[in-house]
Amino acid sequence: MSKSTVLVIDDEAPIQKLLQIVLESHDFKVIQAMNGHEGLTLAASHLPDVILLDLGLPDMSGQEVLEQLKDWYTKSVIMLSVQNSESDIVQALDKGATDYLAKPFRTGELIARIRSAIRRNASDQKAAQWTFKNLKIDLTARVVWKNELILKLTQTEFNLLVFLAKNEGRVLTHQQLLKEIWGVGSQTETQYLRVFVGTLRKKIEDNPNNPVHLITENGVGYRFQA
Amino acid sequence: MSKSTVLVIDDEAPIQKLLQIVLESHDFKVIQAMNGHEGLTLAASHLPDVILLDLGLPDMSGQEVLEQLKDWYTKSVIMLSVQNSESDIVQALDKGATDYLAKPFRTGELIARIRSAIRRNASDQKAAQWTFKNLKIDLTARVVWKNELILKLTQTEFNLLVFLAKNEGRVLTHQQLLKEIWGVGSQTETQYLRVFVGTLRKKIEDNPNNPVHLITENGVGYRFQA
DNA sequence: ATTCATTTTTATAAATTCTTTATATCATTT
DNA sequence: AAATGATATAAAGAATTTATAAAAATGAAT
Repeated sequence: MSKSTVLVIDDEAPIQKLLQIVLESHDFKVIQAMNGHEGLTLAASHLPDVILLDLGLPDMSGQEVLEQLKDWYTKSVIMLSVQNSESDIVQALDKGATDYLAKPFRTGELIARIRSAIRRNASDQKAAQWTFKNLKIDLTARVVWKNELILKLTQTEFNLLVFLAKNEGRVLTHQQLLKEIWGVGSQTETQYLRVFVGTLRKKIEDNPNNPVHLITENGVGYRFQA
Repeated sequence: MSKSTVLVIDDEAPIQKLLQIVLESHDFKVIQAMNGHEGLTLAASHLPDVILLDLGLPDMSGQEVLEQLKDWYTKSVIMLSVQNSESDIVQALDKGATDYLAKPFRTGELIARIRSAIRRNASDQKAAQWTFKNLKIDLTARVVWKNELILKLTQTEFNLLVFLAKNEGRVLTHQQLLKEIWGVGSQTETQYLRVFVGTLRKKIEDNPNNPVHLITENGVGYRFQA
């Protein structure tokens, strides 16, 4: 078995050094990011098995990083924080974090929790790819295939398609979609949706004028159909 | 969605009481065991969604219980312990525990970790749907099927059908229907009803001229029949 | 700074749904 | 069976919603 990869997103150099030593001594491959943006980039390019994410980062909060990750990153995220506030913990776990550990942590416990997180990845790995007729969506690779041909989708298009496909067969209201893809501040911008549903249809449908996957539910929202 | 079940295996009565109150107030169903053997028996008979397992039990250690569980129990086990010893944590996690929480714990954090654990359990959400002969109404998906075929209903048609189906077998007066679907301001617009009952019949009935589901109650209103 | 890809706005055409009107049909009572 | 009131159906018009194209703004990469 090859080494598992751990991405550490933390701006404190001493912590980074400590984690590097500890993790490498337990036979993990370590990648390091000093801020949120770098972390997101490295997560996408290296697809680590686990991400250790500090709550307090210089450019954006750990909670924001977590939010952006959860759309496509299907593996485990363990939050780290000097703060041990209950609301932070609850928020992080509800956003989909795998675990939450307060600093200073005991390295043995951290290693055990990382191992546990990785074990859990393995069990639901097959859910990372969906096939609907002539469409195939690979969540981790962030790639969509149509008839063995790779589709070029923008970030927003991909996020929208994934959220719809995740809820296959169910009508999602404009509000739900807008909240999920553009955030709570844009829940009235229905026109965004129309534009992006339009571009998506052009790419995934055989006949965009007569869609079979991306169905309009007039007055309510949209539905993805296999 | 039905309640999630939590099995608490702990020999301390005050803890049991506290957990029962907290969990039930968060809409969980609680089962209690005071020792390891009882816990294993109840786990097998009730198949709870989450097990809260104390490390120190009178008849056998929590680690032993965990070992016996992991052979067949596929859902989440969260360890609880007054001991916060690193070796215990490492051992429990390596044996397959989902999480480990030291006593005294904060109830909000516990609830969040339970929710997280349940989310991780295989997605077992089944939709709220009604079946009437060849008609199937899925409320959460907002979709209506007739003989394995999805019906295209407008918002008003869907609302009307759901309200009628919800009161299956009962006569609803024109007033009741108008008030529910069009609001209090339109309680005299009986013609709306006639038009929409007509379009609904065309879609859901095999023979719209001889309806079997949407029955007219002359002079009173309409009734939905399975 | 410039370019390029993407997202957000704006404008307008097209489609759908709702309301209204008109007329036909049915059920009930006499 | 005729008369009356209630119900059904069709279709036109009004209002709303959706689709599409294209321009403007944004932001990342060179």
